[in-house]
Amino acid sequence: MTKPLYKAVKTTLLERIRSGDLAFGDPLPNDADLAEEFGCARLTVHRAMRELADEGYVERRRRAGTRVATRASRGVQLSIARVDEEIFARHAVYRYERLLREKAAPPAAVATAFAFNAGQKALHIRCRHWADDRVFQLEDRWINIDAVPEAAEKAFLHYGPNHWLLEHVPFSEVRHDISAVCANAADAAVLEVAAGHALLRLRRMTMSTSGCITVAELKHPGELFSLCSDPHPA
Amino acid sequence: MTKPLYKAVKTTLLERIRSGDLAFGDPLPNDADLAEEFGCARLTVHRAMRELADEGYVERRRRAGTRVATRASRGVQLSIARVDEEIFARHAVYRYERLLREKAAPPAAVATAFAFNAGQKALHIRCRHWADDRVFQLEDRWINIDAVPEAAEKAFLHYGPNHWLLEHVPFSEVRHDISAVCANAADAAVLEVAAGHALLRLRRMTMSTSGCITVAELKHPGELFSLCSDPHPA
DNA sequence: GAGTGGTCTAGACCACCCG
DNA sequence: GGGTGGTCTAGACCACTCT
Repeated sequence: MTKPLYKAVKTTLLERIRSGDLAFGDPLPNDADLAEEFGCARLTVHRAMRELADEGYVERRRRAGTRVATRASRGVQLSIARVDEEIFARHAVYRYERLLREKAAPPAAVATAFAFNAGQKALHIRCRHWADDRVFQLEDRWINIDAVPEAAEKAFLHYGPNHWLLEHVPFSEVRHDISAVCANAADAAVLEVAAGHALLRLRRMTMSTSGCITVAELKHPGELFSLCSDPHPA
Repeated sequence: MTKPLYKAVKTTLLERIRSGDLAFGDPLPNDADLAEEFGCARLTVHRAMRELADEGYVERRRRAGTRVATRASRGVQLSIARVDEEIFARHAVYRYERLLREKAAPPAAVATAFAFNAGQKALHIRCRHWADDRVFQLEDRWINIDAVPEAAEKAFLHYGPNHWLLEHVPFSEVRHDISAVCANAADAAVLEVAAGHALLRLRRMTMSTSGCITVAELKHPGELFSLCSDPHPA
């Protein structure tokens, strides 16, 4: 249970940075000198430094050395759980309800993402995810059945397309877009909120090596859902 | 410009996973065998594998070996730029306007975060960030002047507290909370939108080794701002 | 040109944990 | 017990870039 040496080095350096002992832009000693100071191999220092650089604490450049980063705001890591797990974690009862299943020509934005020809059809699913007696999420999804032909046979009557896709589509790239929108009349009715109500909208585009697999628009009543950042790893 | 060997190994393995050649839960050969297959040192394979594990593609356990991860949805990496840079990137003119500066007892939630005694005062700043002639962001910030006494002398009349804090407070932990809210009458007036308008709200809490430094609530008109995920590193 | 970080090797030992 | 991943070393060479 002893701490790995590279982590100890990393922690020591991080403390020097966090304490203000080293200010923004200050140079750190080079890897070789630090290795001597800590009495370890250069690679051990290197690994600590690489992780600090990955996490945005320092900037490294050949020849120029390592400096404390000028604190450009680093990214935020959000964890987005599966909707049923999210609801379960709130000790609420999860229920899935399919509203629509059709094969249709997708709207222009989706057709472009799928690189579709005019009139080419995709699988369109609309469904609701309930937490107890509130609509927690409205899902509007298009699936590229040219890329995932097996999906065309699925009814998605008792479970959402997300479950199935996660288990059957190989690993892929996912892009998100998060924004706040006012509920239009149709969304308000389905989400059982007042028209104009603030919704948190996630748009998710899932890519595979063979192109865009699926596009989903997920809407939550604003007061029911928020995204929290993960604590940064030590 | 030749690709590092460990990256080539990583890419090769990732292709085997993405292509579906290896399905979820399937085992990969052990590091030593892969090293032989690729004709490289075990550490080189190890580094490729470690990065794949960090990115959520595989799960590694001692003795049990390495398996393709069962695709629990990985986290999302968002980059949140400084508001002036965000506006500049849109080719709009940035303008800062301070609305309020006072020393006052913060609301209960903030006082708790600051570990304040009853009646203890903090610096309170409200300001607007304009993009051309639209209010892009309303910032409502509390600064713990016990933790950052230098801040107490600043007027923040011509630039926002965020700039100054980024450059003067040592590296720290940041927590975010993102949600959608309806504009109340006061916010609507200041943001120059209709009451009830959907706002994207970011709450940011910045921690230091000495505790919570500052708490900020940032509100954007929903249609002006959205958060996009960074593409995952190759 | 020279000093820095980046990568790679061959070998070693350890910690963990499945069978 | 034994096989796996995790770490560490000493040494080497390379790529980049500042001066």
